Formats: sequence, C-alpha cells, structure tokens
Amino acid sequence: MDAKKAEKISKALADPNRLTILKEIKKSKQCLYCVDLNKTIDLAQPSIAHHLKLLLESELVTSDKEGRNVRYYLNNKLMDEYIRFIEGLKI
Amino acid sequence: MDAKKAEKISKALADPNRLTILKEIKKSKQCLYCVDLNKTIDLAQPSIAHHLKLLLESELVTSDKEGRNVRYYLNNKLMDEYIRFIEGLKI
DNA sequence: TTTATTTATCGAAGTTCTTAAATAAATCTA
DNA sequence: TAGATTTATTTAAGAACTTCGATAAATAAA
Repeated sequence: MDAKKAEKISKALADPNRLTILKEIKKSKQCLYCVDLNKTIDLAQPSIAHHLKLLLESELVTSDKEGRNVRYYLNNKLMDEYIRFIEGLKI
Repeated sequence: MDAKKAEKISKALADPNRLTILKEIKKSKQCLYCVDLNKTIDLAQPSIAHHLKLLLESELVTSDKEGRNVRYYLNNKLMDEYIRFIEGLKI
C-alpha cells in the first residue's frame, strides 16, 4: 500500500461517527443495512449516507444492493494491508 | 485503546506531510532533528512545527531537547496499540 | 397506479485543518 | 555581549470537512 492510499484510509478512520459505523457493521456479523444505522447513530440520514460514501471510497467497506436496501461489509483484506503499512512505519 | 484515541491517531496519520515526517524519522534511525526536516519537506518552518506538534499530541512521536535542537522518536508501542485497535475492527 | 420506504445528491452554513508571514523565545557561537 | 541558529507561537487566509434541509431516484407494498 502506498502512502496516498494509507492517507485516504486514515482520513476515513479519523471521525467518530465513521468508527461507530465500522463497529456497527462488525456487530451485525458480516453485513448491515444502511437503514439500521439511522437508528443507532444520532445523525441525519444524508450525513450517514455521506459517511458511508467516504468509507466506500476508502474501500474499507464494500456494499451490494438488495432491493432498495444496501448491505455493507468490512474489507478485512484492506485493513490487513493498512496494518502492514503502519507496521512499516515502525523502526 | 479507545475510539477517541484511535480517532486522534488516525487524524495524525491523515496527512501526506505527516506521513513523510514519520518516514523520515524512521529513516534517520531512532531520532531526527527538526532542522533536517526543513531540508526534506517542502513546507515553511512554522508548518513543519505545526505538524510535529500534532504528531506529538497524538503521541505517535516523542521528543527531547538537545541544546537548541529537538530530537524526535517514533512511539512504536503506541503504533502497536493502534494496530490492535484496527485488528479489533475486523470480523 | 398510488403511496411508502430506502438511499443518494445538492446546496448552504458552520467548523476544522493546512499553510505561511511575522515574530518571539531559547540557546549556541564568536 | 552581540549575532546566528533552531524551534515555537500568533494571526490570518484559503481549503477541506461535517452536518442538515430539501429533494430526487429507485424500489417495494398496498
């Protein structure tokens, strides 16, 4: 992973609501519907949609459509790559 | 590590110049003088001082004074804690 | 087909971040 | 002590980010 990608991922992780979203996806076991986040997170729907978009753009999260719902998944592989990048910063 | 701390570290990592600074500290083997960064990074001195302050506040970097110079060190232990936090996000 | 539900987009307001010029503070050197 | 060097602080401008209301788009349900 290059520094630019790591920067983008770091940015995606640099917000309390996005960290909460990631934890909620984890809690939901593999996937999560966007609509469930509206109940958990105290933000307006467009704000949640915005955060999900950033997470998708960072590729920390993937998604697929199921009717009018969207399912979200964690990208464990990318998280591992990010971890390796951080490891690479260490002496 | 709690989410608030992880957020702060993520913020510190979410900038290309700060990632470069971390890499330079690593390259310098254990420590680095602030003045050396002025040669490496194309930023004005106050900007570099600002980035170093953020890195210190995140605790990713520590420092000590040596005369009028300041030496910077990577906090490998905190990086490990951060890595464990990211691991904890995975399913 | 009409209505309801779910998600995405646009636009604007407020906040935070990045950067640099000016300058101060600390310490070294001559 | 006087001047040079290194780092920190203040202030301000511009860029980027977060948030939400309004609204659009897509699909499901009645």
